[in-house]
This record gives sequence, C-alpha cells and structure tokens, in this order.
Amino acid sequence: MSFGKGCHLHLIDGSAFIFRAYHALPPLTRKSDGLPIGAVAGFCNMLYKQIEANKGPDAPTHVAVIFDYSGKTFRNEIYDKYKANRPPPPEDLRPQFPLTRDATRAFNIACHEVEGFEADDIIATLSRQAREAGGRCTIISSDKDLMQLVGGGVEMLDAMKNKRIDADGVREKFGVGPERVVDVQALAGDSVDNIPGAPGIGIKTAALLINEYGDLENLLEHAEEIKQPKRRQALIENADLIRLSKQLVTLVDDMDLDFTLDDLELKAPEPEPLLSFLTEMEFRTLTKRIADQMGVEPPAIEVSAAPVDTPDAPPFNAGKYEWVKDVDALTKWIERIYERGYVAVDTETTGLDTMRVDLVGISLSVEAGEACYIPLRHKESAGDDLFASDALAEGQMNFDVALTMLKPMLQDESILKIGQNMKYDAKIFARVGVDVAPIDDTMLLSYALHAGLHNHGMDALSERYLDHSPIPIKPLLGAGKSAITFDKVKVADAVPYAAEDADITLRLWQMFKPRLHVEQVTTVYETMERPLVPVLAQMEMNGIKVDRDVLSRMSNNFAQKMAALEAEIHELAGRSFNVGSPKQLGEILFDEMGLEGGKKGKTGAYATGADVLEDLAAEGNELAARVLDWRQLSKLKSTYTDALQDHINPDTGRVHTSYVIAGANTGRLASTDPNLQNIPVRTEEGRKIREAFVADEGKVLLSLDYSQIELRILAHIADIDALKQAFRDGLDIHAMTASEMFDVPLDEMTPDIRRKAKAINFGVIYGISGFGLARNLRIPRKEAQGFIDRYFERFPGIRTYMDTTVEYAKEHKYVKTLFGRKIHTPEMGSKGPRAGFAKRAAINAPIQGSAADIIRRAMVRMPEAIYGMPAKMLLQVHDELIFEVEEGAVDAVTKVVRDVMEGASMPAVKLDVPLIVDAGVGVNWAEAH
DNA sequence: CTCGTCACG
DNA sequence: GACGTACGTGACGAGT
Repeated sequence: MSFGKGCHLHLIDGSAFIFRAYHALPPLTRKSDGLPIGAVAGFCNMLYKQIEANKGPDAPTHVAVIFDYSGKTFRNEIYDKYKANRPPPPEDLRPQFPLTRDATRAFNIACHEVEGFEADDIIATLSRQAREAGGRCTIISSDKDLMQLVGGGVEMLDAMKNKRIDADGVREKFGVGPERVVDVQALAGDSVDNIPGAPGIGIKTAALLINEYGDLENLLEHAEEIKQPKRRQALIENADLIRLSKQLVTLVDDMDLDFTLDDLELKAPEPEPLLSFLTEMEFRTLTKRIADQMGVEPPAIEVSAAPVDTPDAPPFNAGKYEWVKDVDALTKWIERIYERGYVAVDTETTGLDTMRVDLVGISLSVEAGEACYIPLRHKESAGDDLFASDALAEGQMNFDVALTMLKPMLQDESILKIGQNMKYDAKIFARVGVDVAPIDDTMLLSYALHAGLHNHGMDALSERYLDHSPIPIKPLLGAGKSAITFDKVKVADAVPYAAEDADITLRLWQMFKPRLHVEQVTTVYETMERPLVPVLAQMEMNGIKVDRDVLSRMSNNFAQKMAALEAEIHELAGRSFNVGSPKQLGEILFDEMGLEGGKKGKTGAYATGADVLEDLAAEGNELAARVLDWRQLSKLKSTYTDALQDHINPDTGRVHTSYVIAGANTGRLASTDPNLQNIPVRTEEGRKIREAFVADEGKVLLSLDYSQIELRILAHIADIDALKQAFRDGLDIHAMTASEMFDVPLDEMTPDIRRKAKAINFGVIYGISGFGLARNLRIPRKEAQGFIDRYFERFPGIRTYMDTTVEYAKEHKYVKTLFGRKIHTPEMGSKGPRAGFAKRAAINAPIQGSAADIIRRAMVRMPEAIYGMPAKMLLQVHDELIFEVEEGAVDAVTKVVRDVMEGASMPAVKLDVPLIVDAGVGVNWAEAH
C-alpha cells in the first residue's frame, strides 16, 4: 500500500524514549556480564506499550523510530556553541545506544538516523511528506522543538501523559500558532540548547511581539518603533544573533532520505528475532509477557554465560604469558578483546604518584590463564648495570603506535575494561590522552561484597579467593635506597609479573561480578562505587593550589617558638632530653619528678597523651603545659607546614591527594599522600594552615557542608519524632536535646548545658558508654551514666534502634545503610572486650555509612550538574565538598551544588528530615569554611 | 615495622 | 565480679 490518504504515520522520538527510560529506571545490569541494560529495558517496555496502546481504530499504518546521530550536526557548523552546554551522556548509558537500535529492529519497526542531522530534522521531513501525501502523522514526543511541525494533519502525542497536542495546544505553550513557533523560539532563545535569542526576552514577550508584528522579519525591520527601551535595544543590538537563532531552531523538512514513507509500513513483530533479542538481554518479565501474547513458548533464559562458576579455570602458569613485541601480536589481542567484549587491564609505571610517573607497560587478559604484557618504555640495562643507559630495551613496540592501536578499544563503549583499582590506571591513561570507559573494578566489587571482612588489595584477594600468591614485586625492584623503578626491570622478568596481575584481575572479576546480585549489592556498586571512579580521578587531577610561601613562613615561625619552648622545658625538667619522645618524657615526669601516673601495658612506657598532660597541667604542672604547647606546634610543623610543601606538584603548583575508595569499612573515603581530610581547623593556630590553600587568580574557593548530617540520619533511622520535628523546625538540635534532658527552657539555655547535650548526641552516634562520656566531659562516671539513662528515658526510640541493630548484626553478621550498603561485622558475638567494640561499631556503621552514601551520591551527580559552569570540584571531607569557582559564578554554582547535595538521597530514600547544606566562600580555605 | 600521639569528620 | 570502653580515618617521629 502506497502512503496516502487514510494512512497514519507514527514517528517516535527515539532519543527522548532512551533518556526517559534511563532516568526512570534503576541502573540494571545484565546478570551474565554486567552490561548496563536499564535504559534498554525501559525502552523496550515503552515501545511495547506504544504498540499495544495503538491497536484500536486509530491504529497507525506506518511507524518509525527516529534517533539522533551521535556526533556533530550541521548546526554546530553554523554556531559552534550549539548544545555546548549539554553534558555528555552518562557513562553507563553510552553502550546502550546501539542496543536500542537493535531493540527497535527486533520489534520489526523501522529505525532511522542520518549523519549530520538531528532526529528532529528527519521527523520534520517525514511529517511534511506525510502531510503532502494527504495522510496523518503523529509525532510521539513532548519536545517543544517539534511543535513547529504541528498542523495540517500533523499532531504530537505526549506518551507519558497520554496527551495529544494539536495547533491549539501549541498556541497554549507558545502563544502563537505552529507556523510562528520558530520566530518565538528565535527571540526567546533556549539555555538548554544554548540558543542565544535576545537577552531579557522570554516566550511570553516573544509571543507578544510576534503577534503584534506578524512575523520575525517584520518585527526586526520595525524594531525602532518598540516603545520599551530595553526590548528595543535588545532587538536592535542582537538582530544577527536572533536570525542565527532562528536558523538553529528551524527544522530541515526537505532532507534527502534514502528511504520512503512506504518503507515505514507497519509490520507485525516476528516472534523469533524479537524473543531472541529479549532473551539475549536477559529480560525475564518482558520476554514472558510478549511470548504469552504471541502465543509461543517463552524461551528459557540461562544466566550462566561467562563468569558464574569457573571450576575449570586453569592453574596459574606464569610461563604461558605472552610478551607482545609487535603490531601483529597486538592486533591479535585487540581482535580477541572485541570478540569477548571485555578485558582485564593493568598498567605498570615508574612509581606510585600518578601525577608524575611514566607509563612503562600494559598488561591484558581476556581469559583465565591467558594474559600478555606489552612493554613500552623499559630501559636497556638491567638493575645490576652500574651505568643505566637511557636507550630502550629490545622487544618493545613503539609507544605511540601501541597507544594509537589500544586507544579506540580502551574508549569503546561496547568493551568493558576491568581493573583492580581502576582509578589509578584511568589517571595514568588520562595523562596519555586516553579516557578509559566503561570500567569495572575488582577492588570495588570486593568492597561492595566484603566491606568489614578484609582488605581489598589484589594480593589479599588473590590469596583468599584464588588460593594463589601473586609474584611479589620486591625481588624485581629491590628495597630501600637501591630500589629501582619498573622501567629498569628486565622485560623478561616484567612479563610474568605484570601479565599475572591482569590474569588475577580477570579471575577475581569472574568470581565477584555474579555475586553482586546474590548479595543484593548491585545498586550499591552501580550507583556509589563504580561511577565514583571517574569523578574522584578528575578531582585528584584537579588538585588544590597551595601557597608555598605561606607554609614556609609558618614553618619558620613554629621552629622559633618550638626552640624557645624546648629551652624552657629542659629548664623545668632540670636536664636536656628529646621532647618528642614520649618515653623520655614519661621517665622525667613519673620517675624523676615523681608525679602520679600509670604505665600503659604492652611496651611498659608511661602514657603521656594529651589527656594525661592536661590533667597534670590543670594541677599546676608547668612542664606538662609547655610540652602540650610544644606538641601542638610540632604536629602542625611536621605534618602540615613542612610536609605539605613537599606535596606541591612542581608542574601544577597544586597538591593532588589520592582518595581511597575502598579503605574505610563504613563507605567513607580516605585521603592519602597527603591526607587533606585532616587539615587543622579546631584551634586558631592550626586553622591558619588553611590560609595556604588558595584559589587560582580570578577564582574563589567554595565550601558546602551538610549540617548535622549524622544526627539527622539517626533521627530518621531510629524514627525519633521529637528529633525529626526539631530538625524540620530548624531548631538548634543540641540546645533542644539539652532542654529535653535537663528540663531547661530554651531561652534559659546555658553554653555549658548545651555542651553536655552535644557530647551526648555525639556519644549516641558512637554507641555511648558511661565511661566514654565521663572521660569526654571530665565528669564522674556515675554522673555520665545518669545522663545516658535520662537520655534513653526521653528518647526511648534510640535504645530500640541500638538494640535492634545489635540483634540484626548478631544474626546476619552485617548491618546495612539506608542505601543498601552492607558493612560486615564478623566480630559480632565474640567474647571479651572485642564484643563491646563490635557492638558499638555495628551501631555506628549504618549512621556513618548512610551519611557517606549520601555524599557519594551527590558527588556522582555533580559533574553533570555543574557541567558547563566555570567550577571544579576539588576536595571531599566526609560531609563537605570544596570547589574552585570563577568569582562571577559563585551564586549560580552554590545553588546547583546545594540542590544536588540536599537532594542526594532522592529518589532512593525519602528522609523524614530535611538535609541542610551550609555554604562559605573565600580566597582561601580558612575563609571559605 | 610497631607504637604513641594527634589532626580531621 | 572483673574488664575495658566512645565511631571512622592517616601521618609523623621515636624506638624497636
């Protein structure tokens, strides 16, 4: 049947379907290999619903799904900033694009995209053809850019709201008929697509003007006549931009297409290709539903494909690993990787500082027992050679050739790159211009599965799960002063070591990946571990600018004060000794001066901690007081003002910390080399160090932190009405607790009573004990216990929470955060003092862990949220994020970041309390905090 | 390499 | 009845 009168064409906006599906569904993955599949699932469901919903009398005769071609379009040539604000699609969505095309074809529906054009242009062209042939056309989309096409038998249909949009609907939205929509859009512009338009003119004003002057050209010609000076000026000054905008928003409706309307004729889906596609995607429910509807037997979905059990994994054999020396050998590996769809990757470098080391070689593995090493920059001479030469060793590919060959594979959306601690390798690759994606990380898989049970380093995992001790690196590099870097290792020695790491990584992945579902931590891994890798890698590469001179001046200052104190201390002690030695200090205080004090078990040394010295100082001991002063300065100098200077990268002038994703059992990050999560703030003197952390010229540091996030989570989890209400009312929570506990009205609150309540609030989070609170508040233990009893009396829900949590931990040997993170508590139920530790850790973990989850979720969403804004995320300090922002953009960035942070629990968890984020700005961190 | 100490949330 | 006790981290210097 040739398309004509009586025919009805349905054009589905494929990209809109994909994004809607992606955002509507959790990040599902294919069970057998972890391929992200949520958007495809949603897409198929929407397509199927669309088919089912259109079987009535108004059924289409012709259907097509139209997609955007990935890449630049002709509009970018007209205007280079077109859609430049659009963030790139999420990493786990990209591999799903081709699959949605496959899905469309599997449903036996025509599917088209054209290079250099947008889907909207194709839709415009087809709808015009349909109209001219005398038929009808329904565009299934709610995109306002398509509204210009409505009329003359062309309508739109919002599939979500099931609402048809005709010419009246367009008038409602734009204030003008479809034929004038582009004029209004050209004037109003569009910040999402970066259409400039005229400043200060929105849709309302634009419609008003167009209705008054008939069309855009006439309006521009008569712009001088406009009464309002602002509008007149905007139109006159921006006439060219407005005409350009019109060009951008006007859809091309006369494309040369290599298919006709007749090719889009609706055909019934064929059971075979459709069901085999759905089975391949492992969509159980949909496969069954469609099979039933077609009246055929649903095919079985066997999920044992690749990993699951690998009882026949071959034993480790380092002799079997391949030394890749030339293009032919590497080509073969790349071909195998494409056959497989995944590869384990590991990089060897000249050190551990990712910002400075060189890439020395790359290892790959696609199957247990089979791995290769591609040496690239090994030096000629071996370690025993006295004069190491700079010449490259034999048997290595040219560095650039190898990278050029590997780069497309490493960046290919359809190839999963598996690594152990991929953040490290991703940073190394980023420095040679390769953006590795998508990735899986065995360290993070283990973290999601086993947090609390053991560490997640490769050696430990290999021993524990593969019963294999990896080849140690020590014999290759040596130790101490004579240690060499990996590029000095003989290639023949490097091959088995390096290739084995890839082999181990692959085997661990095969073992761990299927366990995610079994342990119900897929969502944890997919939303809070894996997507964090590129985010943290970027933050670490950003670094934060540190002013060396500020630190250096402080160091000198501290050194002088310390010298003076040291002399004073020696004077008081009656002899000279090392003030930094707790052992010597203890002997002086307790033996020579004969003060009261006890030994501390294991080493037999006296305890001289701050608490001990403070007690002595309070009794009037001058020596103890001076040592405390000295210690504070010593700490600040050695750990901060001195050490920090050594961490300033000479190339960037910035300090690049490294975040440990799988370090803390609770889900918190840890910061190392240097630790930027413990920069002083509590004392005036220490806080000055933060003045050395500065923003680049023209920029400021912006700090946003969650207010009382752990107490809010406690209020939510333990379901304490009084606390929840207090947070909703924005009350001072410690004062409110104090008032409740000590029967003091809020307006009679004293700082001291509030301080006690604050200590109790924190104590609760940590699994309070009378002893601990007594020590913290320096009050008699009995009194502390009285406070605690009173607290539980007033908030009985807290006790219930603690009891049920401990019971849960006893039974399951793990606890869970609000977002499903499991924290294992293997010590639970053991005897002795360890029982107490385990109990308190179990009480604390869901609280601290949920807070950690929330900021992780915020961080994962941040790059997209601030995309296109002149802002960089630099640091995370547990409940605080620090950004470097161009001065003029501070307000805009603050709003966006605050929204993301305050909404980070959604949609997974709707908290009963609001999350509140405080913001600060300054030229340095001291000001911003 | 372990311990004591102390910086942070 | 005694025992040890706030939760989670990392870095430094001393001393083995």
